Amino acid sequence: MDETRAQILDAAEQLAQQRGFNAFSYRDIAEQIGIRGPSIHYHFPSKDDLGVALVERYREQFAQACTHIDRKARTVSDRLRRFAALFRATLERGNRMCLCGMLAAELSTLSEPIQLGVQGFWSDCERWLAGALEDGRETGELSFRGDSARRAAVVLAGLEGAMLAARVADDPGKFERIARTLLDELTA
Amino acid sequence: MDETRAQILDAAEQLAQQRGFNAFSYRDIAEQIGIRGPSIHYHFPSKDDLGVALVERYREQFAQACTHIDRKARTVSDRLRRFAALFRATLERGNRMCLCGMLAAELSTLSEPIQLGVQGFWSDCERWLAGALEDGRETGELSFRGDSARRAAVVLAGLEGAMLAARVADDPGKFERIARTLLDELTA
DNA sequence: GTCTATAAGATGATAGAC
DNA sequence: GTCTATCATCTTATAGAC
Repeated sequence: MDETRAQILDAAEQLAQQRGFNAFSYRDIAEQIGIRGPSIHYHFPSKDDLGVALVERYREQFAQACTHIDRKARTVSDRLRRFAALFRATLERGNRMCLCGMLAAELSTLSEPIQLGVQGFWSDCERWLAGALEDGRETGELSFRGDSARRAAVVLAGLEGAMLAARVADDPGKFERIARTLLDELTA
Repeated sequence: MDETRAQILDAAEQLAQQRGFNAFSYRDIAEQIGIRGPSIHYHFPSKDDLGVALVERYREQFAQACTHIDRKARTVSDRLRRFAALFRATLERGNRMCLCGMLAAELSTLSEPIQLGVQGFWSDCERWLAGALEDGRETGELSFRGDSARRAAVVLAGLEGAMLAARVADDPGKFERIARTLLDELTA
């Protein structure tokens, strides 16, 4: 539909993931896509509107990616590896943080609608992970202590933390090593 | 010695942990301690100077806390639990994020001296954790796969990610459950 | 839809009085 | 050491021309 709108969201997403939502301006977005700052207000009246749309789209795209994994992956281990690969791909595309990991850090400075979206993303991920873990345990492919919801929270926190760690170390391989260790733990 | 300087650092630390380094101003600090904004420039000429001092002090205090743990804790499990408790205490003091976890998210917007300090904090923590894990494996108290440095990175990423998760869920208990699960894994 | 012009406020920072 | 006054700049946002 609206090409400019998509360009704005793409640029804003990149900036938010690399710098944080509080560390970029309408002007930064405008310069990236070759228009003038105030033109963006036509598409997103306030920065808050932009933030809400950003999180909404990110959540939808991530949910689609998870659905795609469910269709394609043959084993539970494969599902989990592909899930981790989504985060790794984000990291390798310009050293970006997970958008909702970044916004989690900035949470207290964000409007309530944005906060709710961020919470939604985290619970979406935990629900999907818990489902995969539950499946794996039922088929005997996975083995872990505690309930799957609790373990899902551990895996997600580990992946988000691993993205921070990889950025600090300036080493994408660090993410991979942490993610791999986290997942290997489940096939003991 | 300099009481005002310490007050400034205390206020700045709180603000940086709650909102992020890019989301507070000299004025915010000044209002908290009852002086005027520009007065802060006498103690910290630039915000960058403040950031460097902030990370430096945080690193030192954390290192001291780790040394204290080494003196007091009787078992390796106890050492690890107390280490995790440092993060939990931060979280429970006004829902603060680990300063260097927050700065890890904002990393690309920070000056090189600050970035180096953040990297230093993460490697300090990993080194301390790796030492504890190595000790635990030698005495047979712990059991885990892979080398201790790699496992230390997993634990630290898990704890930092757990802080983000707990803030998003608005539930400090979430940090505790994730941390506990991470550490229980080591005593299989 | 995008532009220019502009407002209103915040920000990091400096100068100079006390 | 802290103050007031002030600066240049940036930021979100609006109004109105094209």
